[in-house]
Amino acid sequence: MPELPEVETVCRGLAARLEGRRLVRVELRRPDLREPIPAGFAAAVRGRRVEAIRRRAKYILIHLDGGPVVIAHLGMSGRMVISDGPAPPPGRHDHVVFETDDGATITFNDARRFGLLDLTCEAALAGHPRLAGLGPEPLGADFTGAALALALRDRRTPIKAALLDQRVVAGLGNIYVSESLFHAGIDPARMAASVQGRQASRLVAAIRRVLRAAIAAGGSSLRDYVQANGELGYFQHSFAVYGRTGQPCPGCTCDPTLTGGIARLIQANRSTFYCPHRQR
DNA sequence: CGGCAAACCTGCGAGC
DNA sequence: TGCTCGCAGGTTTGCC
Repeated sequence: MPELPEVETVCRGLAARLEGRRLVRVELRRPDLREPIPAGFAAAVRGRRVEAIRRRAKYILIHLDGGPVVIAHLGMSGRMVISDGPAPPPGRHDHVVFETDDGATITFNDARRFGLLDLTCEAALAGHPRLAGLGPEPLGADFTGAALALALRDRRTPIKAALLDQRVVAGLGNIYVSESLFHAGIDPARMAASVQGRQASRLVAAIRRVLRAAIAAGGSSLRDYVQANGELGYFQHSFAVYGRTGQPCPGCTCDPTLTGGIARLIQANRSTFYCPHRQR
């Protein structure tokens, strides 16, 4: 799925086109996503003006005038795509279609249906069960080395798994965890609690650097992800380790045919990519 | 309580 | 060509 940089890119694209516009039509074509779209969703949204579109972790928050807030999650394969001009004929896996007062069509498409659309209101947003337990935003001021070290201190799980836990830090996924650990020089199998002090600070710096670069590139397009304008991201060309099993490590000068290059291991049922030589 | 595997659902590429 | 298998960016559940 879209991880933080992809969701951020989608949010920016949606905000640029939709803020200030009114949603004049909402069509639920297939409401049984990961969770059923709540009853009354369309009625609550229809006719409202979009005041702001923000991101929290991997959630897209669409603030509407008068208080309703749409919470959208793209799961593994979700897209939110804008098209201008005449509404395109609905395609396979187009589950929800919005239309604005100035003729934009916004389509929520999700082949695997791991995504979700939920509805809350301004007053209940912070306490919403999907958002309440989330850790700090990795690009926020409160995500410091000291804060991460504290969050990891009691974790007896590999650092890879800890960083995927949205309560520790919100918005990382499988790609950017591998990339960040590489740039920080930390072995993904290391016990989370052992990442302290200077290493926690290095890890924070690496996470922020990787995420910023990925956002600047419009995210990573592997299979399903596209920006709100339909364009692809291109950060996948900058991966140091993700999906690069056997290829040379960008930081090592030794011959990959001798060292084996980038290695892959399975942790908590998910692939991790790393350089056994540089990550300790 | 904590950690891990499996489940949710569909598509795609590789290999036979 | 066509089948089966393994794999995929996330999150939640349930079991040990």
